[in-house]
Amino acid sequence: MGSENQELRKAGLKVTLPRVKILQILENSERKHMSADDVYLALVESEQEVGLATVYRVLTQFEGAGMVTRHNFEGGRSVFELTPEDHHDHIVCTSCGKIREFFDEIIEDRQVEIAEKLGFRITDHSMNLYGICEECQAGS
Amino acid sequence: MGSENQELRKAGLKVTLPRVKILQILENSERKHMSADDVYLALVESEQEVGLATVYRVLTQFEGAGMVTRHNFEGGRSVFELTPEDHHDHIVCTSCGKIREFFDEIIEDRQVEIAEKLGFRITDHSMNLYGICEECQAGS
DNA sequence: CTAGTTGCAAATCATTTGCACTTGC
DNA sequence: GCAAGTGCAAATGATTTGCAACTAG
Repeated sequence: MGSENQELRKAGLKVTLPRVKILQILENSERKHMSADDVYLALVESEQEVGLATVYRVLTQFEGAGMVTRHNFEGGRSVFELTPEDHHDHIVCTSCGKIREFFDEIIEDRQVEIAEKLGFRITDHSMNLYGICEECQAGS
Repeated sequence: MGSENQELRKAGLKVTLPRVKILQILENSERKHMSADDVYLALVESEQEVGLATVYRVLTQFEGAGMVTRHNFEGGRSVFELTPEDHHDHIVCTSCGKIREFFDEIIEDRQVEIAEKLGFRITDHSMNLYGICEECQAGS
């Protein structure tokens, strides 16, 4: 259970209760993609209230440390996920909000080639598909 | 010059001064991608002040009519561009903000295949690369 | 001890909305 | 003339920040 402490130290962050708690939430939640508010609510439910401002600060620090990745999907708010070993992209259901991940070697390769051709040294990319998932197509 | 009026009527929008002005800005600006604030400032410069709220309203109406496309790049604010005939994606320089467009048939095809495989009826997608452009690599 | 961290409330930023006033047709 | 459109200011929602109180090492 102290594994979080190692991770935090490795990231050069002091081990504090809010940080440990937030890391646990991210690791144990069934939802892999959470907004700052989702994390905050999960914290409240688990009896460990932490200020929303701190949630934002900590998530931003985690992002800076590379532990967490921030996504800017359509609709304003950011969602965070533990930085995955294996890179992947997302497909978001615009009806129910479900997020599915995928990885496609061909697309990844093309992205690099394209960036090179245009003279860019690529640092990051986001590729998100938006649509209606099976259940929602059937549902409504 | 009255071509804007045609476009507006075709979109079912009453021809008003603010709408015509905003459409002209979008058509004539050398920057193809503008935030609501960029449009507002251009309006101010051209002596035709229009309320910022109206700029937002009009851009949203244009988007609804399909005349304009909204992009949510990293960093909060939305940028708009006249909906292009030919679909394309974007590569953004995180240093100077320059935006380059590109289109890749292979990627487009893969996106559709992937969405199908996952059971999604795709309605939209965004694929943005972020990096440092040649000039900025040389510059700093 | 003391620099780093947190909580809370106030501040920001982008965007939206309520409402009285104006304008296109 | 009247419904649609607009301006302005106030409301909103997400995120950030100032600052005094707290805590890890």
